[in-house]
Amino acid sequence: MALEHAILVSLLEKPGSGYELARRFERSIGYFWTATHQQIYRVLKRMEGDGWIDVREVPQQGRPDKKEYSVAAVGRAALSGWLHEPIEPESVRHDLAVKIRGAAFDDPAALIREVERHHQEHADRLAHYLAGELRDFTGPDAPRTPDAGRELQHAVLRGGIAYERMMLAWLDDVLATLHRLRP
Amino acid sequence: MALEHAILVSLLEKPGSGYELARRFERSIGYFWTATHQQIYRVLKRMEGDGWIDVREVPQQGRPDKKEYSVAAVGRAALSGWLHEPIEPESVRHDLAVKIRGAAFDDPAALIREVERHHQEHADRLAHYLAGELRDFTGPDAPRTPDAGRELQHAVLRGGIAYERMMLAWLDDVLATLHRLRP
DNA sequence: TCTTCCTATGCAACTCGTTGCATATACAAG
DNA sequence: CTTGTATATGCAACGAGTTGCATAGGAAGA
Repeated sequence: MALEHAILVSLLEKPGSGYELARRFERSIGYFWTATHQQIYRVLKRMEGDGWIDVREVPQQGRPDKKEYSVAAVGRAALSGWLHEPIEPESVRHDLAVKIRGAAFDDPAALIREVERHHQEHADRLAHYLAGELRDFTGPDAPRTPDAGRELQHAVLRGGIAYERMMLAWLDDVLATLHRLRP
Repeated sequence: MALEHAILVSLLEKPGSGYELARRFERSIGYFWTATHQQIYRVLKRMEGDGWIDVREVPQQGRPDKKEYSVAAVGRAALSGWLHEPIEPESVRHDLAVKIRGAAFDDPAALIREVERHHQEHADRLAHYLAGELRDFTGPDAPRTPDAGRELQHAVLRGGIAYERMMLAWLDDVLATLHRLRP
């Protein structure tokens, strides 16, 4: 399982509270790893117990206090160990593909609206990624200093962009196929 | 959850035993939905209990008897209901992306071998998909009769092919980035 | 004959992920 | 002054997925 490792990477990039982590998982990290706040809090507890991360109570004004987590030496070592372990390429789970093959035993035309919905969702994600790329990497306000961390973040983001573009092209293909199958 | 629906689709395409389903999940269906035989047997039990599928004991020669499952009317209705429900676009989980961003806090060069391994794996999958496409859809021995089911299966397979091609291009991009970051 | 592999089915324990709910502070809008 | 929204943390129950193990018949080869 890699949630704990995703949290370690995120905390190394910038220390933060469980709440802040949950928001990062809705944004940048969520591009390739999803997690809810309940999951994050639970894992943070365990990681703290294992000495992977340190906590610091931070009083705040105008909002509740927070617990700011940062990576301890043990956690850094654990991440390093995991980074050097080989991992298997991810297993895929595409509900939509199941539906498309299932449509052969139902009304294929009824699936068109659903596929169009997914198309819209992926178009939105692509726009969001491209805006982030412009803001953080390729735009005029993006930092110009060479930085391995930023380079790697950009490479991951390019992966997200490539994925969304591929999905949009494929969904167009699926839509054309569904229209062709209409009476 | 869609495992039960994936099983229904597979059984509609062709009835079979739990063992046969497990093998299909290693092959064609596994392109977009993975499941182990333990999981499949467990779900088949529940589906049988719910009246979604029928069982037939089939004695075999030279090998143990098997239970052949086929979709019952209730199961067909359940699938139809699910097909008409909207589903959310899948949530992604890319261990490799976590590793790439984590490499900023470790040795980026150490990741090159791992990325190359993944590249090889995806190249193998692509070759496998392309061979299947040639055999079942575009080759000279493929059936020529128009069939909605086959059309949709082909569309899903084209999605797998597009995915693997996208991954290969992105992994090339990542490799170039990692080489650029070397001392 | 012994081992290994393939077919075929299944249990039990455990971990992980999801869903629903609960609590508390603070600010802004009505 | 109540309602809604955002911050901030958390529990409990359930459902899904993974891992390890167990059983059993038959075929193929050393």
